[in-house]
Amino acid sequence: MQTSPHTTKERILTAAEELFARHGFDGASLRQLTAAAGVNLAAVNYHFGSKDRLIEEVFRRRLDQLNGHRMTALSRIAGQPQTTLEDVLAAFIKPALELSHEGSGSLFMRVLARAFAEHDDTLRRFLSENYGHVMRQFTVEFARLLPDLSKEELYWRVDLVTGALTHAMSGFGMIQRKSDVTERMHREQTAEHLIRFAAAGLNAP
Amino acid sequence: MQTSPHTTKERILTAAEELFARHGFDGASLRQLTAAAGVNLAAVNYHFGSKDRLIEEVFRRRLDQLNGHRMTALSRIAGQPQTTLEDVLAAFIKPALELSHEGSGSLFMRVLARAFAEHDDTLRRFLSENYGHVMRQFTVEFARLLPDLSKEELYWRVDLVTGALTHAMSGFGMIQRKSDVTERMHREQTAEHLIRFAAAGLNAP
DNA sequence: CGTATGCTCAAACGATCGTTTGATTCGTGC
DNA sequence: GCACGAATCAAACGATCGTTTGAGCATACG
Repeated sequence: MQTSPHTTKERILTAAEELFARHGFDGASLRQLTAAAGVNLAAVNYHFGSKDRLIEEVFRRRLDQLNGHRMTALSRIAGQPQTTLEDVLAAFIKPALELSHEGSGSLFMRVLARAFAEHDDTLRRFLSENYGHVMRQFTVEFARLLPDLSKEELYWRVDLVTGALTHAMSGFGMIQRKSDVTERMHREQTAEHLIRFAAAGLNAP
Repeated sequence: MQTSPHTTKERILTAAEELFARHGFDGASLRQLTAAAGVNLAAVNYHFGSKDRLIEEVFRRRLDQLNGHRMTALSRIAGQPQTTLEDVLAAFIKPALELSHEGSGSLFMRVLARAFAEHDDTLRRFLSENYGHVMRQFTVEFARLLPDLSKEELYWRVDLVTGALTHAMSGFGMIQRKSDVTERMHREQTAEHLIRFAAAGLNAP
């Protein structure tokens, strides 16, 4: 089995990511999906076993990438005395922005927002089991930098930040690049907006 | 046609609200729905015409209520010199919290979050056409109270606030009442948390 | 009493879904 | 050159979906 970007498996994953983002997990049928990928209908069940396992693979591919970058960024600043709240927020937000501007991954944040909206227990357990430690690590660091917040209030505010970012990055927000700024600049500006808002909210009296 | 709370039509609407929140619009079938409501399968198409029109009615019933309360609260404070940012946020948030604690309406915010996540154009156009003026009125008032923000930044931050609230109120958040506080108190505390966070975010430097 | 009207019901319709099957093609190592 | 496993293919399977049908029931009105 090859892992070149043009194997049947990879082409299915790429087409799935787009169609799941656009029409939802139920809304996108395997017939649309395989047609868009230019492969046979039976290829999904042959390579992934079932549609549900395909959905899991779509998540795994991007979340490994996203959370790897997040953990790398966090480990560089965690526990250090000069680290600011904005630094931690940057470690959380910037990898997501980079992913969402990275060509083929640009629709994944929408898929993620959809997964949050669906209260499907299987999917939520999968997310929690595989990537729960990332949120936990970030929460530890937030707690260190916000010592005046009770545990309850901290969870509250981290959750509100997560909601704001998910909502914004899933494509509702103003993340529309104007033609006179480069993509890199736009990404920087977007990150600054998000970080400033989130830091102020976390620091609320 | 009666409008008593036990007519076939009302029982369908109530069951639909719950099942749409729990399993999504596609995930909840008319067969589950009519079985839960204790009515015949054909009753949905007889009373509403189609499943899509039923979905619209589920939205209309609650959104008329929600946005009516929001506009009433806003009209009492709009344009007045002593009005604070927290007042406007309260006018936006509290009606939603009251609705989500109001027995049969408690699942509607989840339905709304789901609708946001699905990028279905028909549904979004319906929401925008029927209730867009509410968000516009609130934005005008926010602009008055935040004169230093550019139009772009204002839209940005209002969108982030909306995302945080939708996320929180759709049931992910910490909105879990402890047994030693009354529901009224809990609602007040929740509102205070949300308003404090949102006000700080909007006022960010 | 008879008959319209509003509503409910079981049953069926065609379409589409995820999945499986069995034959066929392709590439590789003996 | 041959055989064997991996991969692809068209076709079909059973299940479930939203919707429609036409008969049956109730209530109100002449």
